[in-house]
Amino acid sequence: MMTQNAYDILKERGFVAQVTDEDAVRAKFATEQVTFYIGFDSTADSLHAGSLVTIMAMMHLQRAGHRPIGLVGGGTTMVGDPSGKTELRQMLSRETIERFGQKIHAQLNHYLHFDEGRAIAENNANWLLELNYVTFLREIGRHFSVNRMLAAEAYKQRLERGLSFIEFNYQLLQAYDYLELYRRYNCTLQMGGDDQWGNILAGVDLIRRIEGATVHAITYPLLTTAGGAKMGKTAEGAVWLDAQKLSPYDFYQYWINCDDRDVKKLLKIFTFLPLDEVARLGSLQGAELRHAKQVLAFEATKITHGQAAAQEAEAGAKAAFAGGGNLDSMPTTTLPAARLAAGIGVLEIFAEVGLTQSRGQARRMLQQGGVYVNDSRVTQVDHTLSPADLTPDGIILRAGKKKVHRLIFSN
RNA sequence: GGAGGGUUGCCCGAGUGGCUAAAGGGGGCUGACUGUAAAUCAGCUGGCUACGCCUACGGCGGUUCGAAUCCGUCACCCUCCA
Repeated sequence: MMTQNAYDILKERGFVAQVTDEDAVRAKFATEQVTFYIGFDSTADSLHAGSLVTIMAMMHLQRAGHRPIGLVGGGTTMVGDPSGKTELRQMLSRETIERFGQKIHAQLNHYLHFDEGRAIAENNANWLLELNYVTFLREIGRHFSVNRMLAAEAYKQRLERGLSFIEFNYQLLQAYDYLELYRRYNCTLQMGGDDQWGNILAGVDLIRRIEGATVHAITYPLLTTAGGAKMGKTAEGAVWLDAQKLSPYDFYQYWINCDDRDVKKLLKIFTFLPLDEVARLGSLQGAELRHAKQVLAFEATKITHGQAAAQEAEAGAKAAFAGGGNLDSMPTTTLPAARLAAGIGVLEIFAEVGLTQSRGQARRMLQQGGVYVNDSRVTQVDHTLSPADLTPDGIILRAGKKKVHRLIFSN
């Protein structure tokens, strides 16, 4: 079987926004094992769906035999990247950054094989935190043109609203990272989101000036939904990859609720399905597309949370929306039977299990007709659940059309 | 260091002594229509032991019967000057 060039895999699947030199990159992948790096900010204790694009790209390249470096930004996060941002990010303490970094490395371990030197975990705190300022300025800083930096699109907003010197230095640090990884591991490719293009190129230039070597860069497009919102964000917050922060059930729901117009793009990027299969699924029309979304949600959940969790999330979704399926997979709360005997206020229980954020919200929703118990609409604010509501499957609560929760009762 | 401007609800943004839980927009939620989609239309969008109470307009303190609105002070941000 012919092995496809790794670059073409990325390109076909929609991972490439910009690249330094397409032919050179393709040739490199064809002739050698390429060591490449992607940096992750340590700004939270989990990665989210946005970082998943990057991770998928890394997985593709590792499968093709190349060597990824998962670089955690323990040093750069101390500074904060202003690229494409409107405001200074909140400063995090060194301890917090350190803790986040460990979590992120642990998460990457989920997706990449670090055994037998097939991947490298690094943290730029290892070299950035001990830098000597004046030495750094003389050796690295002199290669940077402030004129050119100021002209960069990434800073445009910040030049209008204010940009502090600390953030202005970010690009130098990221460029230095690339140099350092080039020296330590012969890393010759950096990938990142398209907003990182300027920072990445700064590194490419730096290596050319100092080492006289040509290294490369690929950026992936910043995904937005067809509706124009950033991918990986919901009103409730980020779509976390950590099951503790976002359950596999909700993770699955995120994907299945995507816009019709995005299905094909998402299948290419967030699953490993062969492209002809993607094409087939993506060409489905109307309600048929739901099948494609099920595949998308299942595959994406499988990659992040594993086969078992994906099956469970799918079964739960079927139970909640299609009838049948497995009720045990629905979000469930167990309560003592005595409480049911005493009567449970419907507003109270909705808020308690998290279907609504407060009783006030539950009340509003009920008044608007969005509160259901066992699939029948509740219209009385003072309605209480009693043993009469108990079915063999417990009691099914539903808030609006999409959120369900099951109550079961013990002795 | 000097002068001026600013900090309002999830976000943007009105409001400059009581009628303000705070206009308008965005976002979100619910309902109708549907396919757990989009678009459209309608309603809702601080909390609670709910015809009342509590919390809220950067922090703290003050003036006043009464303040998001006035005064003082602290913090942060922006603009111009150095």
